[in-house]
Amino acid sequence: MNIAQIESNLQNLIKSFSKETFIYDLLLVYGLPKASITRLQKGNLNLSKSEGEISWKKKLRFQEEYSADLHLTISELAQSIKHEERFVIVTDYVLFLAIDTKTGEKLDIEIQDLPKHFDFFLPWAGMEKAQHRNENPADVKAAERMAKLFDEIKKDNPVKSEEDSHALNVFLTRLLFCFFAEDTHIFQDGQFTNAISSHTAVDGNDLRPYLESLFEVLNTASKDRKDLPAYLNAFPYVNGGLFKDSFQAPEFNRKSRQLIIDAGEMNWKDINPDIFGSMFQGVIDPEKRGSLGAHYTSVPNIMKVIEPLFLDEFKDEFEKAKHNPKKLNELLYRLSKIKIFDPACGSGNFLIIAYKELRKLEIAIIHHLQDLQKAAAGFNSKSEQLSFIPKAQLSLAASFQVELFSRIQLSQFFGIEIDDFAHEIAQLSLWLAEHQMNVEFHREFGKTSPTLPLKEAGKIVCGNACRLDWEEVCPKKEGDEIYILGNPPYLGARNQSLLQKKDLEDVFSSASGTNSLDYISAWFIKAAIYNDKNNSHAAFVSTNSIIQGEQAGILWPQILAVNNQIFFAHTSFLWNNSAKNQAAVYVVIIGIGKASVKKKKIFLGDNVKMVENISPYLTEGSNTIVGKRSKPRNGLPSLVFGNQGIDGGHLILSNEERKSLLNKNPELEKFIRPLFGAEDYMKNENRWCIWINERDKDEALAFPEIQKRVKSVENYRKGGGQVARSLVNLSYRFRYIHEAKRSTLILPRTTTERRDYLVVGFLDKKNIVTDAAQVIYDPEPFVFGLLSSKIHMIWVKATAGRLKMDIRYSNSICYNNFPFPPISDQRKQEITQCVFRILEERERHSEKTLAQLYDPDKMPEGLREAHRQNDLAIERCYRSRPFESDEERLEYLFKLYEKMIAEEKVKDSLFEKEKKGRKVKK
DNA sequence: GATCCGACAGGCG
DNA sequence: CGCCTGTCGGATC
Repeated sequence: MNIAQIESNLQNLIKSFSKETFIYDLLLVYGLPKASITRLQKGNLNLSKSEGEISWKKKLRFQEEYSADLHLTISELAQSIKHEERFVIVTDYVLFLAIDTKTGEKLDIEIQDLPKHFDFFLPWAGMEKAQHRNENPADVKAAERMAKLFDEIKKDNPVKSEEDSHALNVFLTRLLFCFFAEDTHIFQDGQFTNAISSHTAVDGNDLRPYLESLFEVLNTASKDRKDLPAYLNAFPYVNGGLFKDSFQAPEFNRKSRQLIIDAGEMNWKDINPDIFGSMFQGVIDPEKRGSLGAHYTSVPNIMKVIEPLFLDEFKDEFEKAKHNPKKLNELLYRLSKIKIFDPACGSGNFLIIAYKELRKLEIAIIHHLQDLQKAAAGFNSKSEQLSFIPKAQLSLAASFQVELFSRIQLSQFFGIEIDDFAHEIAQLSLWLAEHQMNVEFHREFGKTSPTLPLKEAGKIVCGNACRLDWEEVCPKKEGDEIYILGNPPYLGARNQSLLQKKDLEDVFSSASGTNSLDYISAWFIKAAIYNDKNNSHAAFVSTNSIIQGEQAGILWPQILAVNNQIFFAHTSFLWNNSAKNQAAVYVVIIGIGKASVKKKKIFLGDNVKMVENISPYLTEGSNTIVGKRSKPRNGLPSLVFGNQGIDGGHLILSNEERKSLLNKNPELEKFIRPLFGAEDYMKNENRWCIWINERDKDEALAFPEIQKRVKSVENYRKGGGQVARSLVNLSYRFRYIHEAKRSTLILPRTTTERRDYLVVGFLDKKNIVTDAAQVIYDPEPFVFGLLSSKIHMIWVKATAGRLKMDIRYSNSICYNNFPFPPISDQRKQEITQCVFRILEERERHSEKTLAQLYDPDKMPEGLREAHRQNDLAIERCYRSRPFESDEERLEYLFKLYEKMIAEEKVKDSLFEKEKKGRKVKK
């Protein structure tokens, strides 16, 4: 059910309704389940006992009212809500009153006007109002209308080549412009749609040539027009390149012609150029249609980029210059020298918002200058407010002539976009935004530059941002102030296409490790290099993967190496826009620019922290990054990966499966082992796996049950990726087959960061651990104490990669790099005692799962105390004076880490020298 | 809808 | 051969 459908269904309902079924039909319009509505109608679901009243839990409270005042009735009903009814409705089928109990909004209309207010009840259809406040229903409706039109046009005009597709994109863009123009006084009201409906045949046959000649007219200055019929000549000259090249318009039929007229009759004035482009983009690309606009950036998020990048600074300057007309004029000049560049501009949201914000600021400045002048002339009513300004400045103000035009040109806006249609739309949206701002300027000052003919456009290039030379797209000229921004595509290393891999290779000139980077890294590097050359600044929205785990260590040294610093950052927050299937991803916003001594800003939710330096982990502190390391330090035992199955689940048994297998063949006991992933361990769940050693292979395969399962694994692997296929002949076993000799230490790999401690434990040697956990085989007990210490958790939280926001424990980053000094046997003994105590405390609550025991809100005091003792023992290994805070612990760890790295470097270079020396002697 | 953990692919070291 | 990550995926309160 989409919005356009709801609206038209509602129109149908209102055209002819019966009082008996009206309310049920209304619910149906919003797509509520038919079965439930039938039950409601029969009375089964109706919670109300009173006659004529309906109450449906969480949905609706309804009453017909013919005698009393409807307003009185509805406010009584709304005040006595019992079943969380979302909407209260009272009607006499002439008047129609409704209250949204969640938002408090009210509707007070005549019932036939209901279709105009269809959006009031959208929460029934799962669309909250807060959502479509960002996402204007008019945009959604327009997008859905255009989708219909597009589908219909494509039926008659198959797209065979890129040229075809481009021509169609251009055509749609022009169409959009005309719709918009006729509703916003660029054309006469309804001029475009009326012309089509009165001058073309109903069957759509002559619409193509008609539109072609119309577009030509729009591209012809009036002096060059000859012998045109009046209705064509009435169209103004548009120019600006929008109608410049002639492309063939598509063919139409009766239906598609009608769809154009329908779309034209919508009110396009309410369309939001900020985001409607993203919606159309989704419409045009059928693959994206399911997730309409899922990846577009919401306006609040765009502001999070724009404000710290440049807008806040400009606003500050304005504030500071308020008494100084000379400085204000300089600021206006500065606005004319600013360049905004979005190297992944999509349909242009960032550019448009930036453009509008700058225009708004300019209006405010001009306004203020005017006020100053009026005050100087002594006839301004606001002069009292301006009385603090020295006379000399006022008379200076009087001497400046504030010219009433905008200094900000679309040609200051640059973009790169790989998608042809999006790039056309970006171009168009900028014009529309310009027109909107011109209207606003006119409202403020009674004067503005005319929108038509369109002047220079934004410089939007269609191409691959990784391959293009950014300095060619957005060249820096003397005095330019350049800001790069945007929300480039994120794509994990495993999901990139070959071409995208090549893009990264090209950008990083095959520096090591770049194959593990997210696609967005290319934008960061290119921006950093551009910044270094042009003294510009850049800020992007990005997946948080690039500031965590291994990627942090690969990417950031290269950015720092070209003299860039992070000058502001928003730490991870959940990606949020109102699209239906929005991406579940945590994002950060990072601003980089040439190194400076200015204070940097870290935004944590609504709080801002001013700091000296922002680390690549987006924390306050030095730029030290913990890279990967293949061996643990200081003689700690190796921590390894658990056993990956790649078995499609066929080697894994539930309790029941195991039982039934053993009932048939008790001999199979020897091939069945308990299996632990993180969840099994944390939540005390039992799973089992079929575990066959190579030497027992034939014996095991003699059992048909086993054979069947192995066959299933084989089939599964045949259909899998490279690794899976390489294991087809080993289908009786897991990818890895590690076992302990005596005991296993298990450490869940993916785990919530809410807990104060990592939960580790010992397992008997017969147990098998999956790759959902990490393992140390046959460890000394003190390692348990180390891993489950608070200080280790602090280190892990700082350095680990993440799954969304949850910790992803890694051995090469978290474990092998953990700074822990060599310790004496006596210390080991102490720690071991603490470990036993922790285990005892767990044992006391054996009825509870570990997940329950380690819930930070419910952790039993005994267990907590045991951990506290363990923490003390561990921390004594570092120094005798106790740590005072977690910040101190982390700082200490990083210092120690830096020291260790430095020492290793010295050792390495000595080793190298020695090697060389020996060679020379030879 | 918040919370928390799973499994596989695959390139790199 | 081991390992890290995912504009991830999904189950469960």
